[in-house]
Amino acid sequence: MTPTATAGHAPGRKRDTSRDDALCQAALELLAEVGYDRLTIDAVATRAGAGKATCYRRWAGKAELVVDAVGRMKAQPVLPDTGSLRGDLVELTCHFHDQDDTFRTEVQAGLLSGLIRDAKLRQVFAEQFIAPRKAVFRAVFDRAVERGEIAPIPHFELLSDVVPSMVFHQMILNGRPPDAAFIRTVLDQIVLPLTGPGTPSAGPAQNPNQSPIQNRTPSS
Amino acid sequence: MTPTATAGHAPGRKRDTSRDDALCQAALELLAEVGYDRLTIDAVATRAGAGKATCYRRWAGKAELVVDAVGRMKAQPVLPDTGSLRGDLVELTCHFHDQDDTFRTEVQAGLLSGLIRDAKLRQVFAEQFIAPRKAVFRAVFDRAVERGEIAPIPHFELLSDVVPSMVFHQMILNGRPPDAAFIRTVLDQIVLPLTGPGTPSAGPAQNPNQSPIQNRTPSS
Amino acid sequence: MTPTATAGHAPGRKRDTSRDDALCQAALELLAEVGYDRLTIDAVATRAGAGKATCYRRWAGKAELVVDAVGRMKAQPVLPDTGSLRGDLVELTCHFHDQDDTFRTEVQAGLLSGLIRDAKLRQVFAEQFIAPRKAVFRAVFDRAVERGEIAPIPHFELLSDVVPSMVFHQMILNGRPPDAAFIRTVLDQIVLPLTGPGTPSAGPAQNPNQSPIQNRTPSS
Amino acid sequence: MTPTATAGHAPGRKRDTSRDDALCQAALELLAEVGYDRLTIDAVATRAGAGKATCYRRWAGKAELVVDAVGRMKAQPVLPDTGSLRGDLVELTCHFHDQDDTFRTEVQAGLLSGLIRDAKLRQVFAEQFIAPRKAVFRAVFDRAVERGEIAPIPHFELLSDVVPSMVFHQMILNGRPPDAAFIRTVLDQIVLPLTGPGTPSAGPAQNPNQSPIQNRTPSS
DNA sequence: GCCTAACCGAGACGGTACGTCCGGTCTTTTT
DNA sequence: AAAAAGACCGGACGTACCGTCTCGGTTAGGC
Repeated sequence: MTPTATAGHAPGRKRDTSRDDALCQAALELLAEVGYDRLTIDAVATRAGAGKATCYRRWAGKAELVVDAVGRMKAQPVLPDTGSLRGDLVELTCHFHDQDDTFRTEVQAGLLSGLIRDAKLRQVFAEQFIAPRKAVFRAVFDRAVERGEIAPIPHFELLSDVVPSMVFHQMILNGRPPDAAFIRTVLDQIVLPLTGPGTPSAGPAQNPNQSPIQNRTPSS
Repeated sequence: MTPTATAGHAPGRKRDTSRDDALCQAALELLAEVGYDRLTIDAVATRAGAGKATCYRRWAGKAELVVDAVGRMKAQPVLPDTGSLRGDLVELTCHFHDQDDTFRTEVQAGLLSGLIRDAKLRQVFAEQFIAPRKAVFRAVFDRAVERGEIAPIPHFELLSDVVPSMVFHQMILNGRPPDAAFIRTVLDQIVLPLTGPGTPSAGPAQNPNQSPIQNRTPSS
Repeated sequence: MTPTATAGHAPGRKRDTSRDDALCQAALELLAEVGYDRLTIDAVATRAGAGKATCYRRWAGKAELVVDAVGRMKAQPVLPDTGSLRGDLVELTCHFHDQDDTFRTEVQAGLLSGLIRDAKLRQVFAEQFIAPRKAVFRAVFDRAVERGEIAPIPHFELLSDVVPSMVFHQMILNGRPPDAAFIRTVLDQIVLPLTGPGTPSAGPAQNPNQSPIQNRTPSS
Repeated sequence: MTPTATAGHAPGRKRDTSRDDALCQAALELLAEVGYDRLTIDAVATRAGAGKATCYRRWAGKAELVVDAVGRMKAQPVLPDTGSLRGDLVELTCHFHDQDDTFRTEVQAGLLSGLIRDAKLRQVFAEQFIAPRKAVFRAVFDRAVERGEIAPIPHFELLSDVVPSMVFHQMILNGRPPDAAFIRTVLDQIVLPLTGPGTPSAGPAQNPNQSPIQNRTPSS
């Protein structure tokens, strides 16, 4: 989804890569301001101080532009290492979602409305956003298994979708992403209980003799 | 999202409610035929044998019209009674979501994109769609508790959101609702395990005595 | 062009003639304010505090309404009697046209734009406006002939159109009717010279014993 | 009323002047076919194979478009040279107005209605239509003076307005321009008599010893 | 003193045209 | 050859009027 590579030896003027950045930046801003539907190529080009043709030379249309722009925003997740599964998960998921970052929130809301209707947008979003986060998620679990903290999860695919699913659901129903407290509750009430009983030999952070459910007070 | 109610006794000609129906029906048909993006107000009005103004008198735009049209499609959920919690849940959730039905799919996809941006739409959607289904969901669980099949669920609110969340997530990532198999898997791997220990009637893939959860002491 | 007479014995409620007047008055005001094209039946009815149906019950459309409204404004011209042809003409024409009457001016301008395109409007305008004025015009000339002031005019029809023609022309080119000075010049330089040789009672600027035009020193 | 001139050297694509022509041609055709009222911008653009925006980029609305279209139809007047004043005038005025030409009629009628309300239209019309014709008119008279056929006309401005005034008047009252016979009558009964008595030394075409008015038989 | 038909204000109805905006392409000039 | 600028075609948008129709309510005769 990167701008079309100019093949091999190029006669004539080189692409000005600064235009890519300027256009993506403008696209993100507008995505946050007006949402995907009301974002227009004209507006993106104008805000970037570029011509429309410069846009269409790089991307096939609005979806591709937005996809690429969001893809550049990715801020790849970092594998946390707190020593416990729960600590890692909190670190990981709250780091993604609980930011008082209006910009990112707006971008996501704007993007979401486009995701539903645009297959290309969906695909790239899955590749660029979901996949990396899922990989880190899996790494966290694998490490917990290695530590003997939990047993291997038979339906990991399903389990790894629970948090993003609940987050999206909240976004759809509330218009904005949920806060960290909500995510922690999901972890404690849904995800962690499904990882199996606290394996007594391992979990230093878990209080093994208390039910994971009712002993936790939601952090709010 | 119902057409603006004329307060008290209004002078002048009454709204012809048959136009509401005709327009919504036309909108739903076109939504299924050409999708949300290619649906135009003109086409809806023409197919309904109505004028565009009659449309705009009722709804502010395409999104509102479609949302309302979908809202009328509701087909209120019926409380199932299969004798077991799992049977009821399968009956309930698959009845809602497992239809190889382009019509309903398009309609929902069209709806979803409007939900994110419009608070009012969200509210009405929550009231008209989510609330009734949640009520039935709760009734199914309550009955299971009465039967002694499960213990009361402490975080029922969270648990009752799992299925719709996963469904929405699939819709967003795939552009269409998931099939019944997916939903059954969610029930068997996520929801039912969280309802407490040894549900003897549990799903086919479950090893009953190694369920990740059933070793937990009931919360009360 | 009067509202359709209800035939013979009418059962049911009588037409409220006050509505005719209110509607016509509103029509004239709007004609003056926005012109014929931008005048809408809705606006007329609203300003008159009437319903649109009350309008269409009386007139077939905008043209008929305006025609009737203007027809009621007629203010029939009065036959002047100053003793001389020129005095009568000045009295007559300036009385018609040189009024600091913004309303009448605007009405005429608004009307004019409709006249060109609407045959019915033209016909009624000719009958209600032009004809009476032409009759008075003719009477003035006839009396001058009787007095022996001038000889009978062979192409009176043509001559009687000169003043209104020039007035309309000025309206079209300037957007408003000319002032009295212009009309007096038309009378003195065009109309009166054509009434025959040496009109002894001619205007103040005229050299009585010479042909009206060629005696003038060239303006260069 | 020509399309807005792009000042100096403008960046970006040039206006395609062929679109101006195509649009004006389409406008004239439709004007003749369906009249001003039923002419729509959509139809004009479609017939010209253009987009509506291309229309609105050039003209503010229907009136402006039509005025400009008519302006291009101008067929600049040619200075006639028949040897006599009357011959020249007949040649000149009848050449303009005496066409049994629905096309031109509709066009003029459409134009006229716009003239009254729009000061800019008036100005352009005066410059593009009236001025050139007036110039030729003056040239014809000047030559007659040089020939000694007539004396200089002191109120030439007024006299030169007589013919167009009478023509407009007829258009307003009849909805279409008068025929050549009418114009010849105006020339013979109004304009020529006011040029003064046939100066005996020169005029070969004028009968000097008869009153200018009643000796002429209307040419019809 | 009702009955009934036509009236009234208000405003919804099916249409039609409007003028604006945007998507995606093409053209001109400059770099 | 790529850039900025912007004109081009096509088409949907939401608004405004048209002339008709439908409300609930008001006047009048005719019985």
